Amino acid sequence: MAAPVRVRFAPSPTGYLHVGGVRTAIFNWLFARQHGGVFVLRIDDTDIKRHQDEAVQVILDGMKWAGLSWDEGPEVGGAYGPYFQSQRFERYKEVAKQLEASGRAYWMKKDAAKDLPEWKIEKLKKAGKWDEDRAQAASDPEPALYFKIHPGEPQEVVLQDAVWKEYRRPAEMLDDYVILRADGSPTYNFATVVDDIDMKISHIIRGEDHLANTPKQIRLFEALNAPLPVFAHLPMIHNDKGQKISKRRDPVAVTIYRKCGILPEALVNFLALLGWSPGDDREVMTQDEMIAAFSLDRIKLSPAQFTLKRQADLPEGSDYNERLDWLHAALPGTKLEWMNGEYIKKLAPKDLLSRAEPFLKRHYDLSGADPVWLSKILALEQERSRTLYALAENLRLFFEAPAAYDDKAVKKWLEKGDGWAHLEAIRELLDKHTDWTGAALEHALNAYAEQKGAKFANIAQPLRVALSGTAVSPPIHETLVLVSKPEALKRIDALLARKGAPTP
RNA sequence: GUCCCUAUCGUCUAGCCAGGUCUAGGACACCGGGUUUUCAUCCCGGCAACUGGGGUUCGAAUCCCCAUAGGGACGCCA
Repeated sequence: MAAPVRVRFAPSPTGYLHVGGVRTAIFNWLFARQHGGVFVLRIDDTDIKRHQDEAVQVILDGMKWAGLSWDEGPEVGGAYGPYFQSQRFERYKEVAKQLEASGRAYWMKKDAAKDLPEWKIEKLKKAGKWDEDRAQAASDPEPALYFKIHPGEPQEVVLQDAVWKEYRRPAEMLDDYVILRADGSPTYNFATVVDDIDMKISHIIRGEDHLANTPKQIRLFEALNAPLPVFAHLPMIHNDKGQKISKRRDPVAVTIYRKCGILPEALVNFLALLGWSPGDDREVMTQDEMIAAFSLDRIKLSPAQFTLKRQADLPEGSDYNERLDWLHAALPGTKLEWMNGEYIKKLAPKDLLSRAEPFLKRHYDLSGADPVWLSKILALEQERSRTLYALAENLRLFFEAPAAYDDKAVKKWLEKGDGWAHLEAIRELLDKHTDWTGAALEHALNAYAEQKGAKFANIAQPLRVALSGTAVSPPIHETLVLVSKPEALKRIDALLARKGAPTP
């Protein structure tokens, strides 16, 4: 019988949750759920950061928001904790000692002659990573603990990756590497392996950027007499320029997508389809459908592009708000936005209200708002909005009188033809109208149009301009009802006051 | 520089492993049309790809080789 499925997602607390990381988490989560396995969340914080608690919280919040529940990890605990690497240092030292005792690890000072090659230094400098830390480390006189990668005759490592199939690494390319620094802190490659063994991880599903390190890690599994997990390396995610998405040049923090009004289930669905497909034509899928359809051997190897409609490059050193604006501009017309719209359309009324409320609050004063009225205006925009942000924005006319009028709309619907005359007549009609319901208003306006022999558009459009300032609004009767009679009359008067005024 | 990988519409992808059913399917985007009081929804239609070159084969998107292009890795980063 096969070992129980235990998978993990091990982000480091960098201050944000990366969308690429979320996709990795999704694949692990889907795999765990499909096999009735355990999904472990582990925090890779070997590098102690300043606001660590906050940074960890960002990750937990992001995971919860995305609906990726973990079975073991921070907040929930588990039998294989602690789940913070910073709390496992003693364990790493213990394992290091074992390796030392068995002759598989040795202390050595960095050999100046074995220092980094030219091309590497140049590359680091180019990437802006040739910082003082690095220079310091290179000249560190203290010895570090090295893992002896070849116990005997050097041999190549052959691994069977669930996605990549056979992956080989020749012996001469496997060099001894540092597992413990002079100060006793573990390196990533070491801590990860120790944890994966201790936590009985059965399948390691992670980004392709870890593939080349895998052979080195495998030697460590062997040296520790641990069973080898199944490896599965996922293709990278690229931006529209074919570059690996990165914090520097792309909006990668999930909070930005959340702030833009993307629904978590839409983001998860979209991300799941980057590098994986169910093999049929399904695209908008429920989580249960994805869990049922998921399979490691349907993951492809070539990088997937996370397409946004880039208007311009992100400004150098841009802050959160600039990134938010950038994303707002880059989202329309993308598949993510479309998919989000599909999810918005499916939302039950009360869910729509709870999801949209934070956005409405950010845009308007909701203190006196009637929840029934809110639900009604939301229903009007539900199929007209592809993000919650746009939804809130599209509802502006229900909260505020037009601050300005669209010139084109005024010219087309008021100044050409009988627009002004109709609007004046309708004002009187509405003023006398007492039954302020959609059906009654529809009846009255239709009767007016018929009597004047006018097309309904010539009646509705001037009204729209008065109510919203533009030629666009939800159906006019419902809009009138929900704007309220006194407010509607006020806005009509405001527009009528501009009759004859020169338009700029 | 060294090692490894990848390559289907603008994009996400199906098809490839087990060659014929592929005049290459779906979706987004875009364009056009219909429904509609505007917008949106909905419906219909269109545009659009096997990177190039060699093989193997009766037959290649599918297998092999080369070229080209892209990517990943090669740290006391994670």
